[in-house]
Amino acid sequence: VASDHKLPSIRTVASLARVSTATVSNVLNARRSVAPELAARVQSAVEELGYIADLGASRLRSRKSAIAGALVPDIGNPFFGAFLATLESAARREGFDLLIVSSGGDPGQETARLRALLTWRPAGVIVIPCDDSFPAYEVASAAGVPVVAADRMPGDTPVDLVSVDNCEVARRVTEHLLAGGRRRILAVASHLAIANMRERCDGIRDAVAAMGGSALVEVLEAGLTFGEMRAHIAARLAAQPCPDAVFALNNVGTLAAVDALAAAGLSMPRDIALAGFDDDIWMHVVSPPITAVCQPVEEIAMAAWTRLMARIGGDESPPRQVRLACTVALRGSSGAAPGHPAFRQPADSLAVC
Amino acid sequence: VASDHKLPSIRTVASLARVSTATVSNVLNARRSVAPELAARVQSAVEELGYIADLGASRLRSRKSAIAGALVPDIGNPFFGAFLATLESAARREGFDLLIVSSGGDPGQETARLRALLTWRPAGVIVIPCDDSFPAYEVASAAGVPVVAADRMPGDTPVDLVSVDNCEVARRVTEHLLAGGRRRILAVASHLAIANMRERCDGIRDAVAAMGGSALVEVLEAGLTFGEMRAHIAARLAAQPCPDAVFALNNVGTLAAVDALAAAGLSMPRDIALAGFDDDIWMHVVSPPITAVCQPVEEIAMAAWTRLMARIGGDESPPRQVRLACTVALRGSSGAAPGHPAFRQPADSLAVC
DNA sequence: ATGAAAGCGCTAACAA
DNA sequence: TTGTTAGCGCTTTCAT
Repeated sequence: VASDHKLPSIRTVASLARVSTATVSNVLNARRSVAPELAARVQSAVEELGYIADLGASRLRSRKSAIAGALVPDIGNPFFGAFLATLESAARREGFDLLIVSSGGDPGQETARLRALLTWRPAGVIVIPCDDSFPAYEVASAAGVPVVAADRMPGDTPVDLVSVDNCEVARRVTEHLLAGGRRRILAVASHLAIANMRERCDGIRDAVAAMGGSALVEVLEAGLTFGEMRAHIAARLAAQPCPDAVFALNNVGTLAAVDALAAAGLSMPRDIALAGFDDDIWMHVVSPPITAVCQPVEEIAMAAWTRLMARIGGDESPPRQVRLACTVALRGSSGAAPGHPAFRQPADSLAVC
Repeated sequence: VASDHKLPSIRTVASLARVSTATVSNVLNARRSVAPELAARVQSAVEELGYIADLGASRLRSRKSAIAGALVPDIGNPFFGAFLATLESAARREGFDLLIVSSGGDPGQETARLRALLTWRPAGVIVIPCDDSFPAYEVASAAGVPVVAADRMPGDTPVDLVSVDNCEVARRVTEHLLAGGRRRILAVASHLAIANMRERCDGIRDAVAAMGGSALVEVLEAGLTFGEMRAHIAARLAAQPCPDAVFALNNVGTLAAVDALAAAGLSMPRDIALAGFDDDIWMHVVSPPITAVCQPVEEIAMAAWTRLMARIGGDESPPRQVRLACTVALRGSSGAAPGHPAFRQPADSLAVC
């Protein structure tokens, strides 16, 4: 854990440049004006020594942190990966580095990992909560660190939030399924403790209710991993009556559904329709291509970052909850079955919003 | 950037527990033995105040860092995402947090982002280099920070490295393609400046050479993004003579190839065979399922972490370069064309290694 | 076993 | 404009 190597400090630079440490600091941070000649001497000393400032020490003294924290359920999930990638480039543009930790979807870990984040005294944190309990919020606000939540509405916690219009978009997709003649819809959620899952289910039920009755919705809590979800879906497909449409409410569920449908020998869209959340490239290279909800993940990340920067900058206004709009890529997997009046030849990737 | 909130410091804890700051430190770090009564007082003061130690300050004084850096080309790429997820959990198990930055595949950024990492004084860094130039190595070793490279052999830099047997596995896959009667192989690389791409091409050529001549290999440098790669592949497929096998050498290329083949109206494995690097779940839910090389990404990450921990612990032995074995999931996309003597009904996901 | 005091690298206040 | 000094929160001597 120790390195005996001794890096040059600001004092090394100062003495080589024959100025005070304060002057070095002022040159490097462009804070007070410094005579060009001294500045040049400092710069060349920095080059010569390969000096790299210690931002930990800087933060300690100045009480200004150039690090932000990000807490997500799983770094390896492509949805969160895309979120983090956008967040990182946004952070870099403003001179922040990003300390990333993952909770594994476990609220206990959420607290533990947030505490670990806070030991580095980030200027703020962006959190995708595990579920409504959102224990990270208490910890961070007790520490006076600004928090912005993303993707999931954490219960009724009064926190800044950026998420999407889950209910609305799920309703639109469901209307599309109903228009194609589907009447027994299986909604595949991860866990209903996650707010966006509940909102998506609500949208499905809204569409069915608005239609006036003959359709049924069944919600399956299928778990967090691919294996769990596939097993739950497969078990349900083996039971009677078989649904005539599957709507998977997250990216893992969509993949699991495709796999389970194929394993059950059900063909889309003839035997069953499929729609899923979180568009990904593979969904339009398969045959039939998969109808999917496109969440604007880059925009979510950008909006969360912008909000966090405002809070870090001292914004004390009431928490704001933003909902961004999703689009839907209608593709072959969710078309009407042949023989249904709404049937038509599949047109690839006709985006609707 | 500033927070006016004042967190409890070790002094706050000390005075509430009526002990010295040294005792608090000793209790929290279990360093020297402390009377049980004092320890209890410290613990309850910590609880009461919600004290969270400042590891930046701790590192400053103790010169021991509990943070490690990770530098990858792209956080959003699922391959690197899986790598980082494993790395993070390995790090956490040893009490380290992970500062993650991405270079975007640009060597200039590689240097810049590594410098940013070093401002936090990590105990060590794990780097997936952009290409052979590996500028990060110079910077980090000049700073005396241990570096472990992963995934890509950076030229002849004498650095610890964990990667896979690229040449060997590419050779095996190619032999399989040749056995299926394929004779015009298109190898789709990102850039040949990346060592693992060259090694994979070498393996392909080895197999072709060993076979004795009638087969051809053509290497396409298709770029880093999905869009670029798809466009390059599509352009090549439109030209004559059309390859009868495509071997995509990374995950993005595989996706791009599937898309380009479909767009060109080529059917697998009848018109053309496809094999790709980096197995992913979608590859076996599509039809036909895609033959893929499975890199042991978790093992790569674990091995890299283990090596870094050894270096951080003071291991001064010569750099070690480890090659892990890949497996191949043989699936329908790469079977022999109907009519060829090697043709047989597709069996799904028959793993060979 | 415990406490007092020094100092890690840096910046902010104050002096010149 | 520049330098001097103090001190951020912590750990580590060194004293007791």
